Amino acid sequence: MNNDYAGNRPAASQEAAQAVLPQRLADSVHARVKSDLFEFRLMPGERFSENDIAARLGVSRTPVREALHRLAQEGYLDVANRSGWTVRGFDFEHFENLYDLRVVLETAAVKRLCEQVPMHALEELREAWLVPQEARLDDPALAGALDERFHATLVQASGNTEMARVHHDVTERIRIIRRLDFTSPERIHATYAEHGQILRALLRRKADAANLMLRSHIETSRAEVRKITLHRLHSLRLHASNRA
Amino acid sequence: MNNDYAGNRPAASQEAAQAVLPQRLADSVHARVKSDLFEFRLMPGERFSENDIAARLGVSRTPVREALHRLAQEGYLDVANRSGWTVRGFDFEHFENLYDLRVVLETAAVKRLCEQVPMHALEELREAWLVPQEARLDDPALAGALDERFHATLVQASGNTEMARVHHDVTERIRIIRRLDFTSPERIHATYAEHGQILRALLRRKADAANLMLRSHIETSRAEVRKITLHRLHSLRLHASNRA
DNA sequence: GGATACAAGCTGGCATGCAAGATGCACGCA
DNA sequence: TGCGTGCATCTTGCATGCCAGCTTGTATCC
Repeated sequence: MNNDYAGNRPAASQEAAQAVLPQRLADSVHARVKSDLFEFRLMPGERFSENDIAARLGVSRTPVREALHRLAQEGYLDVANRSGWTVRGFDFEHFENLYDLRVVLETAAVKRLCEQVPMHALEELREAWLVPQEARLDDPALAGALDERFHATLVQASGNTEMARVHHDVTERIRIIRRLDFTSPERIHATYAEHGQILRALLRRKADAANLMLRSHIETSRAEVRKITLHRLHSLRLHASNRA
Repeated sequence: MNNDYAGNRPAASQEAAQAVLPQRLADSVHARVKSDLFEFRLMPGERFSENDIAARLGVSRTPVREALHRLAQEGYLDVANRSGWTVRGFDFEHFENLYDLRVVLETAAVKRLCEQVPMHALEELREAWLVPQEARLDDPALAGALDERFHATLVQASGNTEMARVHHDVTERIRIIRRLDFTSPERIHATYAEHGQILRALLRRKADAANLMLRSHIETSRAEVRKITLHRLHSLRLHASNRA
């Protein structure tokens, strides 16, 4: 069996993007299956076997097994003893909890950030978010990525690498549903406005004010996501049925 | 090759304790190697190969590989492409960050807990910690486990399962160093006193007061651990050299 | 004596073979 | 028709064989 990476389709997930030539097949499989999950080519509740994936990707079961076990540990899949793999279903309470965790992590980060003497890495945010109307991104995918970057930078700048790591994991976990929040232009517009406000408060070291807005900002996202999810998810499922 | 689980040594790690008859060899290997790490039979910086572990545990490389990769993902090991595995060294800043993350998670949990109408699961804590002097545990291992349970219960009671999961991971990660804090009777005594104070404030819904004490309590632990670590670690290393 | 080139032995990544157990379907019986 | 049972098939877990590449020890050369 040959592993034709030349014919690898353009990676959809942001993480997979840099894996142009992955050293390990398992990593490549991990990225591709994850992308399948995110693009609803593998749908919640769907069952499949290691051989399915191995045959489809043209590799043996070994790297597939490693990738699937990793995805299971990350919360995307379930494995039943000798009866195949299952795509874990959406649990909206689960996502709500993750959004709440985001609030906790990010507000804590802001608090620390405002106590630091030099506030690192905020210049980058200022350049991205405090820009005139015409310089703003309008592509949903790009805006979504920039939004992720805004929040991740807040936590990273606070200096606690463990908090940043956990925040990264949370971001990764909710991306599948979060991006649905970035399809309408007015939501992107609102994001620019809210990020701008938060950033201005931050630059003036008004931690409490920044956190009030940050909390409200994230909770708006959470509510928005919950509102559009069921409807949007359904249409996405219909759309994604052109799976090989 | 036979897998002689009958001759399994008594599991040291708390997690391994319930794995009396693990269905999966990989789980068993995971638990045993983790216990080796915690007991310093595998020491920071030490290098080893999959064959070493496989031969020592009497299994093939396959479950060993799975277990090691999991331990690597959990942050205990590093793998170099074709040159073996390495026990990740102690990074005290890393542990400090984890303690800070604990503060963030637990104080957030207390805040929520105090806003809840019925405060779940505090009865259990009251029974364990608000007890007369003579009913207190004095065995370091038991006291350590009870301490872990106190803090975990706080977060679980707040109702956010994701926060509880992250907190559990953090607890797991710092246990190797945290338990060094529970060897002296006065530290156990102090823990009882501080937990009692926190709990009493909690039962009166004084979130700010409880959090002030909780923060100080955790930060004391962190400082204490840092103080005794280098010395204690050294003696433990010497002690643990009776490895097979 | 020191540096370098080389070769042999390990090491992890992957493919594959095998076995035990779960699933599901067909068939037989009530 | 409904239900239980047995067998064929499929599934994962584990063992093993092979391979490319890294490490290391050694011999050779300057």
